[in-house]
Amino acid sequence: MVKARVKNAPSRKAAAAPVRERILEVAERLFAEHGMSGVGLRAISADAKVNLASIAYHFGSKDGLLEALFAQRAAPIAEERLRLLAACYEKTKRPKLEEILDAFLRPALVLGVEPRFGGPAFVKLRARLATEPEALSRKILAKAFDLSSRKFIDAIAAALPDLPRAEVEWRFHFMLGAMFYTMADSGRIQALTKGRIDPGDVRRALRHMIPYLAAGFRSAPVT
Amino acid sequence: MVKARVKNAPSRKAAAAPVRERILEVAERLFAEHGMSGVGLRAISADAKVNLASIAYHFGSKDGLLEALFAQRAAPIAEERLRLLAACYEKTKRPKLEEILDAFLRPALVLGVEPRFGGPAFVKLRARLATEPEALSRKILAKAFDLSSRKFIDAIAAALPDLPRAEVEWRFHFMLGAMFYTMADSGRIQALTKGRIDPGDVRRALRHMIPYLAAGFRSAPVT
DNA sequence: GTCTATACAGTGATAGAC
DNA sequence: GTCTATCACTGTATAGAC
Repeated sequence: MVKARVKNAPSRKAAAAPVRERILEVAERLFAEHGMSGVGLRAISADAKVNLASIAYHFGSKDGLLEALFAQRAAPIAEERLRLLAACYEKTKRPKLEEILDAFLRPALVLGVEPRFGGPAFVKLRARLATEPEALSRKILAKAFDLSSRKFIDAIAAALPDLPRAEVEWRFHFMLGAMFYTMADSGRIQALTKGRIDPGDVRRALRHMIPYLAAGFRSAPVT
Repeated sequence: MVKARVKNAPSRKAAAAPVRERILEVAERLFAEHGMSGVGLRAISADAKVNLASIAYHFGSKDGLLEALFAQRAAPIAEERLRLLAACYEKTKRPKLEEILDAFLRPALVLGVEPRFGGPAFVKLRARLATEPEALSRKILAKAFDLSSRKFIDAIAAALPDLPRAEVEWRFHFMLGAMFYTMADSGRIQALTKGRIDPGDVRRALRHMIPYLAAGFRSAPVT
């Protein structure tokens, strides 16, 4: 109450990274660690060494912060998917189902954990959002991934010309489930196997996942 | 401020259902509709027409309320699973893989939506919890389902004697993903197919799911 | 034991001074 | 752009009525 004229100590700019970037960085880490509603804006502002109100200033709201986080991370993943899919078609006119599945899953699982794609924090965060019922989550995900998902459904259908479209779609849905549950790393299968199976090992998970899914996709359609 | 001596109107007991039951009922519905942190205790107390503090009195905390909700609903599902599994082995010594998968999935999906098992609200709530990182959620789920899940892994392994144990476990994990994602009814595949595919139609989902999963389980193990 | 009223520390959000 | 101060609201705790 008395210091009045002192304000903040540093005469030059204190931190190298801009405020906005620092907030995004900290928020991504804390959200993934403790969940969207397990961490408060005050914790973020303290950790990022910014004022509480500056979060609202830069992102409008807590939801807005989440949205901005996603907008930044999701697009490169969707683009990488399409890039890999295009690469499949460059090699051969009718790529194998396994190659298509790999192009879809690898950016989400394996590349997802690389720092430039957001790291493990973002992978988990995305999985969490995928099962959330909030309209906001759905809109964010739809905006980021609808286009690429549609292209992959088409590609899978083209690779399996005898499978009815509806069956392709059902199986794509089941694949999303396996992918998100692996990304969520819920700890369930670790508990059931004394830690022998670890979905957090994304490369191994992908290696087991693709043949399993491919066999499912190739099975006879339900009559 | 003036009515003082009037209090609540009814001379007899106003509601037939006890307070505890009414809280559980309302909480289950609201939690599933808006998520654990999308609904406040005041909304629950108002909807259930009970005093705010009576929730804490009966359940200790909001988390305690969730735990009580689960304790009530999860046990019958796990029991039904084991009952159906036992029925498989009564018919024949080596039941088909499809029958085992049906015994595991049907109580969660199809029976789950019946009122006596909690209805669609609980199905969604359970799926939400399955991808939550909170230690509490994990403990609750583990307590309710670990035993039955282990028995099913054993049963599947017995039905596929040539498949390495680790491979069975990976595939069980992927199955859980498909199951939970169907239960969560995230709206993703509806958006991608203009509503043609609807995971909320649990009977149809199960019909498509079992042959797909069975084919995956039967495919050659990853070397 | 069961229920109520009320208070409290924490949340996300915001208005307005600098 | 950044800050302080404050708002309405959250889950929780408790003192006491019946």
